[in-house]
Amino acid sequence: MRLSTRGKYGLYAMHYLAQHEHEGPQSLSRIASVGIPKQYLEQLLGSLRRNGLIHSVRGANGGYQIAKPSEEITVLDILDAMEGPLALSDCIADDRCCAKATKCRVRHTWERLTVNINRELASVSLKDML
Amino acid sequence: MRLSTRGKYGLYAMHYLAQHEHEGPQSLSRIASVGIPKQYLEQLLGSLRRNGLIHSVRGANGGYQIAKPSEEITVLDILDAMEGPLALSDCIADDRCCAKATKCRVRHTWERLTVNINRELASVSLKDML
DNA sequence: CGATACCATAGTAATCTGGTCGGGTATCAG
DNA sequence: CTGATACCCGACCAGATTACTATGGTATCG
Ligand code: SF4
Ligand code: SF4
Repeated sequence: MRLSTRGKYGLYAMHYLAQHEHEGPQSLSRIASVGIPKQYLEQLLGSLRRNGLIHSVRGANGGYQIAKPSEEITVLDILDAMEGPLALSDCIADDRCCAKATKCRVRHTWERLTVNINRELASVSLKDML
Repeated sequence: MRLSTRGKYGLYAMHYLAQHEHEGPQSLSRIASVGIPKQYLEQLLGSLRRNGLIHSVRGANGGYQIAKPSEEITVLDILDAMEGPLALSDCIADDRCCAKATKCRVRHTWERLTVNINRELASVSLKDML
């Protein structure tokens, strides 16, 4: 089970933005300098913005900054924004996907693991990483 | 972040085999009857066998059985066999993948999360699911 | 105005997923 | 011995996803 580059790049970018939290907007080019293809990163920053994790300033001297203080942004927030929520089985979100949903022991396992893994991811904030 | 059908089917199959632990070898067809395409499942059972989680009996009346008692097989074992080990970043397994590996804070985060998520997955055994 | 820098959509090559197909080989019942 | 059963194995394939690239916009500053 691997993490895609979206998740990794997303976290690297957020880490960079957290490091420069009080230095005004950081341009795409600056963020990309940690080793991410510029135009690809541009898409990813779009996802982060639409999920309310960063906000952007257009025009000359524009760029991106984190939308909340770094202690309020967790790895879970970032991964959910970049890769969609953790879904071990479809029946977690939607009861109707499987006939035996109510009495299924496997489902109970997926449910428990999903909750615990999410809690783990939410236990690390950007601030913790600095 | 989603789990592929390999992981899901693998766990369903192992769950079935654990339920019939002392009833002799269970044929592919029987296992597949929980709702998995037969020929696809055959591949998956091959992976499980090569990873030592099940063993097989050939010939008429043959089939598959779990290779260890159900309390010694965890969800982690199964998912690792089916999807490869959890790898949030390549630098966890291989120090040399990145120049700044030794002093990187992000890496420390991936490392901690990997350990904790694996522990979570290892905390549920097949027996727990019955 | 014009340079800077974000925004949005579309295209694309390579890889991965979720299978199917065909031809083996081992074992047992009769 | 022979045939039926049932695992073994590699190749193939369509469709989705990934990781980008390309192009043309739009907002803002000086
Ligand atoms: S079999 Fe169980 S875990 Fe799988 S989809 Fe149905 S309810 Fe969910
Ligand atoms: S930047 Fe850090 S986390 Fe990423 S590959 Fe390098 S050492 Fe690992």
